[in-house]
Amino acid sequence: MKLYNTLTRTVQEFAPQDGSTVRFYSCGPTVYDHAHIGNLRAYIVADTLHRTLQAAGYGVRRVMNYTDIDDKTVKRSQQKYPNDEPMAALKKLTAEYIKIFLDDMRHIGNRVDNIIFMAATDNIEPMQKMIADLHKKGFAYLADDGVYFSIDAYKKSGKKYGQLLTLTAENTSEARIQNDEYDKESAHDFALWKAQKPGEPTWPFTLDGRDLTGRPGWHIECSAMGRKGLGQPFDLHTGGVDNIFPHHENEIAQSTADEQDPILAHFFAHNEHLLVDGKKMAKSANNFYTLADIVQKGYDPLAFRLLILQSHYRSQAQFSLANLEAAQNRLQSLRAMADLQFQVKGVEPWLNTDPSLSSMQNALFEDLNTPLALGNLNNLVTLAEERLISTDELELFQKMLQTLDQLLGLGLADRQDISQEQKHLITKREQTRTDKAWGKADELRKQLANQGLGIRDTNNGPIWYRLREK
RNA sequence: GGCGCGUUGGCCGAGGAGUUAGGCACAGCUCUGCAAAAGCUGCCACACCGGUGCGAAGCCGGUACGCGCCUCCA
Repeated sequence: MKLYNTLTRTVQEFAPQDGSTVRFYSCGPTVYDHAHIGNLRAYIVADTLHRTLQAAGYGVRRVMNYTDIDDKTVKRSQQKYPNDEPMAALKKLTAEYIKIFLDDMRHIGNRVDNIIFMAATDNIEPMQKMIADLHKKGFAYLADDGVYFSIDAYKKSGKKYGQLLTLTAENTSEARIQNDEYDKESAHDFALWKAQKPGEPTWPFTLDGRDLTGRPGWHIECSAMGRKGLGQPFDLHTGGVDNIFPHHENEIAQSTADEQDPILAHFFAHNEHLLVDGKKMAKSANNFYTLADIVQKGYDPLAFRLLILQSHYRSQAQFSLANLEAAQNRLQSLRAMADLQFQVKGVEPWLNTDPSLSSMQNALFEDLNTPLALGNLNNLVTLAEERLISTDELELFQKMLQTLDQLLGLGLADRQDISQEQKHLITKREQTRTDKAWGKADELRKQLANQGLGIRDTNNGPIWYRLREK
């Protein structure tokens, strides 16, 4: 398949190094609060990429991290559980939000059973080992408040700092960056390890005979977990565009300082932001929605998934309730198609000649073109609604729904049939129509509507569909 | 200030030198006792100014506006 690579700024043919299994690291959540739906976009993109790689015939080994120790988790745990020991408070807080995160993931159709989750706090030791190694080789130095990575030393070793973006004198000018609060040698050096501060959870750490009890810096977490979970270099690293700098750039530097080839991952893929009123959704800007917010407004989490899939992952996407409404309506129509599996009424088979599925796959293989894939899917929807499904092709249809779900995760294969009672009402209505007892027929239609079912009368008999709740 | 991306119809959103994207909304029509979230039809757009092409919305250059990164951030 083809995929845009931030390292080369071009769309390239992607294949795993060993030809069979993709080693894939996708940046995960900082578990200090509910994720907002902008965050969720990144996870939907990673999940869809995972599905597409599988459809391309590859095995996928994907690691996702939980950042469960950093400034925000520490701060929030202190606020929320002031009477607990710092470590206990941290664990309590992060366990809570990991659970919420996993629930969100499932609700928006992301698979979690195929991800290897790694928590930073479970991997302190490999981080410390990396830091010690970097220090030993002269890429890290000790300061009063912790251990820092020396970008200068990295550059002097002949490696490039700035693989993912163009760094110039102007945008790296030290005058532009206020770092008075840190004891580092150079403005762009970053913390590998932060020495203990009062009230913070800590892990013992000794380096060069000095007691450095404290906690890891953010960037080293991903470097250590990627190396441990996947080996290095691995195939693919993903995240939001805001991770390009400094996070991923710093990961590359740390992870490759003592390597022959400065390659952390062969591909970096980054998704663009979800915008609200034309601006990036962000906690700090207070312009965000959570999944709970939109569910509370009556929208289906899978409508949100569809909204995300309707735009290309490298384009900024516009979020609004009006757009979510449109996605919800489109989802209803896809579901109406899926529900045809319970209403075998077609006369002429047509499904085996429909090219929608393969054109969809091809769209996904072209740099994950989900909007085009959905466009191609529409052909299938129109044909199905028009010609219905016949007995001979029911099995094929169901198999196709499963394939669709494997690709897009919209839950079209998991639909439930209506009850026997409801089927009976529909049959009864047909009888009254035959008898031309229109008043009674309309009454039955109303009764079905109260149960959430609409009926359209076709030449092949009545077709039910689920009405939108609300 | 530097680096990068974008500007497509009422809204969302692909494509990308000559041929319908698709969806949502809206309007008309069709089958129909009624109805339909069913079908058909209409709405046929690509910021602006130059340039290169037989031909440009698509390529090149510039202008305007917008967004992002340079600080934690998906």
